[in-house]
Amino acid sequence: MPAKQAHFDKELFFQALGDLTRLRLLNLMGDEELCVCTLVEILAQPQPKISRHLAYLRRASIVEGRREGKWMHYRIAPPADPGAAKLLRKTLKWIAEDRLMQSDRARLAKTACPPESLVTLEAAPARKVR
Amino acid sequence: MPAKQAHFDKELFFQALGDLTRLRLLNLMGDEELCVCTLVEILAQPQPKISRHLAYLRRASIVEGRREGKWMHYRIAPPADPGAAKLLRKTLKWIAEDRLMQSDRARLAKTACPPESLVTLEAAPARKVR
DNA sequence: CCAACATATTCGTCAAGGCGTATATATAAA
DNA sequence: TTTATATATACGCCTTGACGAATATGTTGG
Repeated sequence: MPAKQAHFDKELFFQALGDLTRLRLLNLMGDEELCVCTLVEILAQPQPKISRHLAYLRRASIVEGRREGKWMHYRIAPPADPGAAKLLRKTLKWIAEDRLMQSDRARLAKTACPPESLVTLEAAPARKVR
Repeated sequence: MPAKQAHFDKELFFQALGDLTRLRLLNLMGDEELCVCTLVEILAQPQPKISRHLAYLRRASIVEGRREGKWMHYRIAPPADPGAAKLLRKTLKWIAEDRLMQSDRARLAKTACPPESLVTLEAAPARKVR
């Protein structure tokens, strides 16, 4: 029989989703890797607060970070457990219907990426085009 | 335009799922309405603890109770929000893969329902046959 | 090395919530 | 009405976690 697979902590998983700020962060990171400074700007919340929630999501293995110079980029990390991965995808689709989530995304689309990417290229962290 | 639909509290929803005891209760109630005394017996945990978790799930509108004489029967209440209802179904399917959840179900199948339903009919609350 | 910037962590405070224990409430039976 | 049974709630204790504020860490450029 296959090796006993590592137990996936479902409590931790759902607890991680049980906070509005974290849901907003996940919603923003749904499509693309994002820099902390971008998340701080879009959500208009104190940087330590954002970093703390990102740390929480990291502990729950829902996001992963990547350092690029001074900047940290975070992206969603599909859980090893297939059921959890599927549920996370469904969750992201679900919350994307929310008014607040949509306005967050709209603000993200307007900020930094399309128009000013050239202007602020040396000063701001790059964002991949979709 | 349609009336602004009542805001579904996603934080509360996920927080309700962020506890192992509550997940076990939902797993057991997945198919059938169950009596509190059955849940207490299957999970082998103090009755006040079970009642408190059921109250939490009730506050989160995930279960609903029905009194029948001395006994309270609880069942899963599909959330009004369609996305939440779908996600809850997926969650139940997911957790059903878990070892612990399966053994809970196995114990439920062996207890009360099939063999002793006649013997304990006057003393124990009835359970619908699937 | 030092200054500036981006991010992470720590600290103190507070509220939410989990637990065991005890008790209250509700219903039925005697 | 008293008693027993089923369930719910209250209480005290403790842990987790959310927050703002301050500070620490890491990286780059001068």
